[in-house]
Amino acid sequence: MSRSTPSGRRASGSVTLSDVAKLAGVSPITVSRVLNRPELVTADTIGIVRDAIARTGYVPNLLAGGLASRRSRLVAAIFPTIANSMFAETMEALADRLGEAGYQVLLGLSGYPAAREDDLLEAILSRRPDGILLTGIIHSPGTRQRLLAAKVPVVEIWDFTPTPIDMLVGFSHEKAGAAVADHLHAKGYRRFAMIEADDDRAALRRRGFLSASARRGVTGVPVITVPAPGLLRTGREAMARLLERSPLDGFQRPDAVFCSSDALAQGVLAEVQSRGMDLPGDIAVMGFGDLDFAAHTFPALSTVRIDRRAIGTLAADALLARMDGLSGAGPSAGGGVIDIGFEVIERAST
Amino acid sequence: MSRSTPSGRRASGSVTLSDVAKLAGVSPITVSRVLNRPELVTADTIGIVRDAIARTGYVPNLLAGGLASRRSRLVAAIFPTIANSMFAETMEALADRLGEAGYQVLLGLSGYPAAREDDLLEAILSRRPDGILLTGIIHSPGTRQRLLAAKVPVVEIWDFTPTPIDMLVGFSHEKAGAAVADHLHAKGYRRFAMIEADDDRAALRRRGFLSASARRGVTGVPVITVPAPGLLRTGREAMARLLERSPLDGFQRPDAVFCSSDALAQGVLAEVQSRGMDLPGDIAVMGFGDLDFAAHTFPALSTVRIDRRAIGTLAADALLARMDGLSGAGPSAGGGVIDIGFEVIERAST
DNA sequence: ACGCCTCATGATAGCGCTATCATGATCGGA
DNA sequence: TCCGATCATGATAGCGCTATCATGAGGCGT
Repeated sequence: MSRSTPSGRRASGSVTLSDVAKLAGVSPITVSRVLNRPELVTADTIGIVRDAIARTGYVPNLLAGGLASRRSRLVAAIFPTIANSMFAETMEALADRLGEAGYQVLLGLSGYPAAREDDLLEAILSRRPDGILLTGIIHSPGTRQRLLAAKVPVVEIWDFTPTPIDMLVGFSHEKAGAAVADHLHAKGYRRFAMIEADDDRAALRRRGFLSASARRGVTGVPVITVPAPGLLRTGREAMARLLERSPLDGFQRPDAVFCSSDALAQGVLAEVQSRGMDLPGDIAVMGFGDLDFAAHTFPALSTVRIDRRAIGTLAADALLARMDGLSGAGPSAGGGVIDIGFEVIERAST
Repeated sequence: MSRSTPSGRRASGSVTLSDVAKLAGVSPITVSRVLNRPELVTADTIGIVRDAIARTGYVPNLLAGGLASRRSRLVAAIFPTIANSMFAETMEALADRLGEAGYQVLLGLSGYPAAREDDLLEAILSRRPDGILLTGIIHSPGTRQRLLAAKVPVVEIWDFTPTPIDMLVGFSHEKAGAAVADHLHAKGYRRFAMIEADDDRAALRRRGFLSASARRGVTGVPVITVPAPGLLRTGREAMARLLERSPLDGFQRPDAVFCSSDALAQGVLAEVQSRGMDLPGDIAVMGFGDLDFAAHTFPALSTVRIDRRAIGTLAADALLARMDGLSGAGPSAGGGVIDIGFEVIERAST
């Protein structure tokens, strides 16, 4: 029964839309409509076609569909890493929301130094995604250019800039850092220190933290920078260094440490406890992110809450609005900027 | 200069391979070869074509390429979640290795009850991935069937079965559970308890743990099950329940608790410390996974080390061997099974 | 009963790329 | 010097689907 291969290319062997059409006794385009725009087809025909689809085990080919329709139903998401739950949850929320809407997510990991940013973007653009999500702000002007040229809806997340490429869902890291300084000051602490991971957003938080500290009269704040992403281990090591260093410098020991992530703060907790020091009596600790564990460490960790899932969900919504609104020039086109804010959470560690 | 649209479909406006060919003064197929099989083209021609590509800003269209070549250069990876670093690292290792080889990763999140497994798979198959990675064992026979029918290389990971769909990279969770029981017994503990997340693999570890315990004469082991994925919070709550329950039951308080993940164990640590109990003097704790923090908690956490990145890398290699070996019937076809094993790590908490 | 509109379905023509086979140029050995 | 082998490049024909326009059947007001 095998049909002879007509010419060059060998037959794929897999069921195609035409096979379904033949079995159902309709034209291929009708099958296509049943799958994509069923409202254009009568209920009877839909039944017949669905039946044929089930019988043949047909699985649509989105490569072909995407090529013909110029819509890939793919959204690319670029994160520096997902190995810390900071971004993982945003990614999950994004994937959930987009999944409901029939889109899938292509994951791009840029790594922290963002070295491969440009190559990665090229690889991604070659899939013709209908939308792109970027974590943080793109720096290479070439990359920015490419993105603009591709005319794809873009959301930048987790950061804030008045001049996004297109759309943005984020919050001000500088303000968050400043709010932490204000909080610590209000609680009566006067000798701050900071442990931060070496990434751009942490640097912004540092900047906000330091200038607000200075405004409150707290200066000479020691800062220890560790490689990104910040981990419990590196936080603990940094804290050990801090505690050992201070007396030698003639500094007094800090009475409050702001960590650029909850993971780092957890390390600080461990180091302080291992030395038998009292927390927050001897030293207060503040994290950032309000990861799920923050409320339940011992002692519970004061931190800054970011609604990480909301970032993903809102970013998905922003993209969907543009993608479903037909081509690029949809109604809500032209860069919405959403500030989701943050919230300082006071717990036992301060 | 705008060419008039020849017939129905409007021109895309974006640069195509033909445009590049025209500018370079060669045929389209030559441009294609420069990009995909440069060894077939002379250096001169490559130079000319590369130049034209740069000048036009051409970005290949992989939808079209994939359709024509029947290779999407896409690998789909299905995980229950990536919001705990257990899988996130495996995913990163996978993406890294595949990225080097020119493949990209489509992320599918099945959620823990694996409810949407079937829908998700359908959506994924419609992209015609060149390979599929599945976390855990597929249960629905329909899904298994579909997968077989698609004739795509498949790797299952993080689990172990003598009858994988195709290839497998994992380890025996039962043996790991048993090894923990042996370790605790060897250290002199005699009253075990277990806190486990409600997922299949944790259940296997429990089974191994309980039967090895019984072999050692430790019976009546209380088990508390919490929703997956296990978190610090749920671990802490479970431990609180355990400590409060034991006396009422007439049980003695356990002297060692095995947690099905490090995150749960961290919660146990917090709960034990918050009660001022001594660890491991009053109670020993054992985790699972050896996440980056395990070695640096206070006290450091005994656990079972799984080389999570190796799982990703080896899975990628397994897929690559099949995918690059042309079609399905490559040399290494027919299901390799790799057991990456595990290692019991003894630290201060036991 | 007629023309006009709406609606369901179909025919046609690509989307942008690559597999396959064909062609002409170059080369070396006898 | 001639012939077949080798190499670089090209012409052709789709991959499987959908946008677009066309068509015919039915509905309805007058």
